[in-house]
Amino acid sequence: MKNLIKTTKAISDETRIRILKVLLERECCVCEVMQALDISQSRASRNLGILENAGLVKSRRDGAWILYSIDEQTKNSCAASLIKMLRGSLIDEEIVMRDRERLSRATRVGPGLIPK
Amino acid sequence: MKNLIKTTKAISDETRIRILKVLLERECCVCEVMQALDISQSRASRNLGILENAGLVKSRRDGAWILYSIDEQTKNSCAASLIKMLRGSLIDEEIVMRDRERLSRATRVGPGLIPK
DNA sequence: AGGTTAAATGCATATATGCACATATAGTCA
DNA sequence: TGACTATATGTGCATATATGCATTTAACCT
Repeated sequence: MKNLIKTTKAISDETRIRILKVLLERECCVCEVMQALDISQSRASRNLGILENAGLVKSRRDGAWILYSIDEQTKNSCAASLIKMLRGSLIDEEIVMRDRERLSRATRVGPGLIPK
Repeated sequence: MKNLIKTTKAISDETRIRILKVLLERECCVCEVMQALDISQSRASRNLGILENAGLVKSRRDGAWILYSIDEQTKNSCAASLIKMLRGSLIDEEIVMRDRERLSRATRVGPGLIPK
């Protein structure tokens, strides 16, 4: 029960859905997520943490960066089901398209050095 | 997007999950739901409303009562998917079992006349 | 080892959510 | 039609959530 609540709660937020849609495109570091969604560093980090805690997302270190990605092998069956659902959804949603566009131009530099 | 958020938000609450599990047993009026979960009338009504608004549940009138049930034909594909997921879940969860037990003893009388 | 930097987190604030209590509504049935 | 009653809803309150700002943490890399 708790797990189900945690997972559905994690996904019932626009910022986090946008993050998931971005991660469905490709693995990202925090600073790429902030660029893609055009949000603050703490907001990106915190929401990634919530998604990870819910078993929707996993992370690994790569040099100076921590890369987040959809957890395809999650033990959380609810999470797996929701990810599957998200895969085909919101393709032509305005905001999601813009995020995808910005993601394509995002570079892997830290929060202090994001180019305009 | 809004729809997805509304639906997942609706399900990410213990009271509402318990209600859905009860409705998966059988169609119920509000007063049966309150008896099954042992909660107040306004709490039962409001949460049923949220579930209905999210497309997870539908209602019909039967005499003095309004009967709520799982909306099996919902247009909301997210809702359908979540219902399907719930069907096999939480079977042996303590609180869910107690709700089911109380449901079996619930009678269709109004809030003012619930027997002890 | 120490400076540098990506990511995490403490704190304060604004908003949203869930609930109980009381009351309103609306539909039934005599 | 009118009294009755099942359900819905307004209000207030306590708690939870999301965010920005500032700072801390932790790990890389020279």
